[in-house]
Amino acid sequence: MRKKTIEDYVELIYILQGKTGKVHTNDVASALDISPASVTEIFQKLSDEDYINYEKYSGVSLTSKGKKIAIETKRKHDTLKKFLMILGITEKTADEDACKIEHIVTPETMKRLTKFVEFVQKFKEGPRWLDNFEHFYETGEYFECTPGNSKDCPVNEKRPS
Amino acid sequence: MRKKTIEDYVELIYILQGKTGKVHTNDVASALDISPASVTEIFQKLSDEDYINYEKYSGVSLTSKGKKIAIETKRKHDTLKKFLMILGITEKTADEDACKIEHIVTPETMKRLTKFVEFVQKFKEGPRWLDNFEHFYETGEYFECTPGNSKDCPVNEKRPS
DNA sequence: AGTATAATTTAGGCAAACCTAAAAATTTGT
DNA sequence: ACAAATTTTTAGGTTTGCCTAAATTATACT
Repeated sequence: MRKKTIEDYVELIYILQGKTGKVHTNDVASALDISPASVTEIFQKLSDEDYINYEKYSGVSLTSKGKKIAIETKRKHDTLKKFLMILGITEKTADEDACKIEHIVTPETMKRLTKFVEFVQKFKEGPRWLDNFEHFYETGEYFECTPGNSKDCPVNEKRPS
Repeated sequence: MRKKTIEDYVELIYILQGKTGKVHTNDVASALDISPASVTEIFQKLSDEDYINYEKYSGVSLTSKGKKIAIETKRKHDTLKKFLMILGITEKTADEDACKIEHIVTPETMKRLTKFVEFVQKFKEGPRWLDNFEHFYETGEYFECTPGNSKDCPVNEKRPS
C-alpha cells in the first residue's frame, strides 16, 4: 500500500507515547498493521538516525530531534485538516488527505494554507463567502455579494455585525 | 528521491507524445533523470497492464485505458495548480505541489477543490475576499467586509459591479 | 550498401521495505 | 521462583525500483 516516511513513524510514536513516553514494537506494529519484526528494523533505523532512544526489549522514546519533527509534522497535519474542513470536506476524509499531504507539501504552500486558516478563523462564524461557496457547491447557484449589493446574497442573515 | 506511480508515467507519456504519438525510452529517461534501462522495465510493466502499446525498439503510445488515466491525472493536476495559485502560491511551487498531491488526494477532496476553483472563477476579477486574504497575508490586518459594512474594506475600489 | 554512431534492451546487481519462522528475552500467574 | 505465555529480536527471504555494463537493434552518413 502506502509508503511510510520517517515522519510517519516519528509522528506515530509521538501520538502513541502515553505518559511514560515509552512506545513498544507491538504498538506500532498493530497501528500500522505490519509485523513486529519490521518495526524492530524501523526502530533500528530511527535510532541510527537519532530520532528515537532505543534499547532492545524496552520500548522507545523520542529524542529531542525526533520530538521536534513529530511536533512539526503534527502541526502540519492539523493545519491541513482544518483547511480541508473549512472547504467543507468531511472530517474523516480531511484527516486522510492531511495524512498524505503533510509529507509532500512545500513550505511555501504550507505557509499560505496556515495563513488562510488563520484568515478564515478571524471571522466568528466563518466568512460569508464560505456560506456562499457551500450554497454554490450544493446548488450550483452563485451570487455576487459585494458591500454595495446585498440583495442577491443567499445567506445574508447568517452574518451578525 | 520521489517515488513514481503509474499515473506519473502515463501522464508524462501523454505530455511527451507529439503529433506522432510515439514516445521513446530516452525521452522518458531524460525527463525523469533515470537510466534508459529502467525506462525499458517501466514500459514493460505499463504494457503488461495495458496502459501503453509497446513494441521493442519502436517507442510507445497510450492505449485508450492509458489515455483515460493520463487525461484524468492531468485534469487533476491543472485543477490543483489553479487552486493553489488562487491562494497566492507562485506558479512554480503550485506546479510542484500539484504534481505530488494529484496522486494521493481523495476523490471527495478533489471534487470540492474543483468546485472551489469554479466558484472563484465565477468572479470576473476574483472575489474581493481573496484580495482581503492577500492583504491579510502581507500585512496581518483583516477586515470584516459585509454588505452592511464596506468602510473597513481595504480593497473596495478593486471590485466593479 | 556498409559502417560508424546512437538508441534500446538484456543481464545481473544492489538497497529498501516489507515478510515468516524460529530463537531469545521478558512478563505473568500460581 | 519458576513454568507458561507473551513480546521482541534475529535470520533469512521476497519484491520493487532503480542501477551499470554489455549486447543488440536501428539510424545516419558517405
